Amino acid sequence: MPKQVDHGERRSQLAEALWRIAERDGFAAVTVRNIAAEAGVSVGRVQHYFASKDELLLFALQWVGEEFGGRITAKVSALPEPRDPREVVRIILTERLPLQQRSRVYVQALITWLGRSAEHPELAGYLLEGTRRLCEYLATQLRQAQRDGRVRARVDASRTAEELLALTDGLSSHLLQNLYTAAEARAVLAERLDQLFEH
Amino acid sequence: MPKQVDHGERRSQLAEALWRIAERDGFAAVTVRNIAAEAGVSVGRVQHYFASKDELLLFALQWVGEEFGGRITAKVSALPEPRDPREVVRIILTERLPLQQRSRVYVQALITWLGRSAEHPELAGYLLEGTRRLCEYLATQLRQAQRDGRVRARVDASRTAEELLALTDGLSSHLLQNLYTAAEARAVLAERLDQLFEH
DNA sequence: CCTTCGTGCCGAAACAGGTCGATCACGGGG
DNA sequence: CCCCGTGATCGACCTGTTTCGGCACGAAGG
Repeated sequence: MPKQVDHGERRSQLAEALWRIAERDGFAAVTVRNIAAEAGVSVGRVQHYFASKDELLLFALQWVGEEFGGRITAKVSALPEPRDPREVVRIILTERLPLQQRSRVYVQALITWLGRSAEHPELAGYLLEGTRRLCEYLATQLRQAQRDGRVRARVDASRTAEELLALTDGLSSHLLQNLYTAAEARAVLAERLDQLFEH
Repeated sequence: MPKQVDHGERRSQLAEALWRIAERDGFAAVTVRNIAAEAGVSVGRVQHYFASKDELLLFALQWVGEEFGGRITAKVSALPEPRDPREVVRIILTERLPLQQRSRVYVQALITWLGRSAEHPELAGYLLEGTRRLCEYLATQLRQAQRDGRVRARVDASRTAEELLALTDGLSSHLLQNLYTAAEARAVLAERLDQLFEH
């Protein structure tokens, strides 16, 4: 057997380099050559592990996506039992907003990707999957709240879950545009949740 | 005086060519070369009228943006007096959704631009301006509805306007991802408006 | 008529980024 | 000792954008 290396490890190193560049120098500086330089390896090596730049981008996206996803589940798990559905929903939605530099860059990358994914629909599947799952989870939380009498029974939980998710995604893009501040975004979200959980 | 041509006309021709390509061949095919070929002119001519590709892109965006904006005001104006605020809001929000091929391409371009505009903040100003104005207009409609007793008085009109706008933008991005169909998007919006205008 | 000059326009070449192919190094089996 | 597959590198190539020098043309001025 010839020399073997940990492919996952190597790929992660490149993803890290990518995010360092994106955060420090902006997205325009994210080129294969720069990534290779930042990671201290040759361009050829990058291609050895990722057939194309898109593949690297997608991997990097999933890679930090898991980090952010993990943070959400951690915060939710940290809630005292029995968990307040409203608090669960609030945490999930708030955590998705780009309120710090790091998540700003991440969301910006997501949006850039989204712009391109319309043309390679097969590559967008990963995002779709995650959003759908989250949507269902939110819906179950809302139904729980309805059973508890915290949310009106005639509200359609599935539709409202979709609505809340769309709302946060819209808020995210508005935040990226600096249309308003983090505090205002939180306030908008709070206003909506107040109205939903008014009972 | 040497030969004079209508700059606006020439620029519009290039913008039209750009959208034809985007709609027919996808966004990846939108290159300066292709635009020049589609318009039947030389690459040099394109550069004569637009210093850079970004400038052309921004112009094309504003150009169709006005078209869409015009359609909205036309539809709103066509409403019988006195205009029902709920109907006004519904039209504005629905019209912003990418429900046909043409608006899909437009919204996709907007999103792509948004991804890049974070790095040239000065260029994003155009979008910002429009969103802010729309937001204020929605807020006045909501306040009108509140005076009419159609919307609860304790609802914060400004925040809700921001919320509705964010909601449609989120729905737009979800529609681009084919997360759900046009009918579902309409239903989500309807559900939200039902809740808002429940009185 | 002819010069002048500014506008509109062009094409070659420079430059940058992504991708491909040939190639080398190396280490474990036959 | 040779073979072969994996890891890795480099240079070339292609496509796309931008820069630059210059040409054409037509109106003003002599």
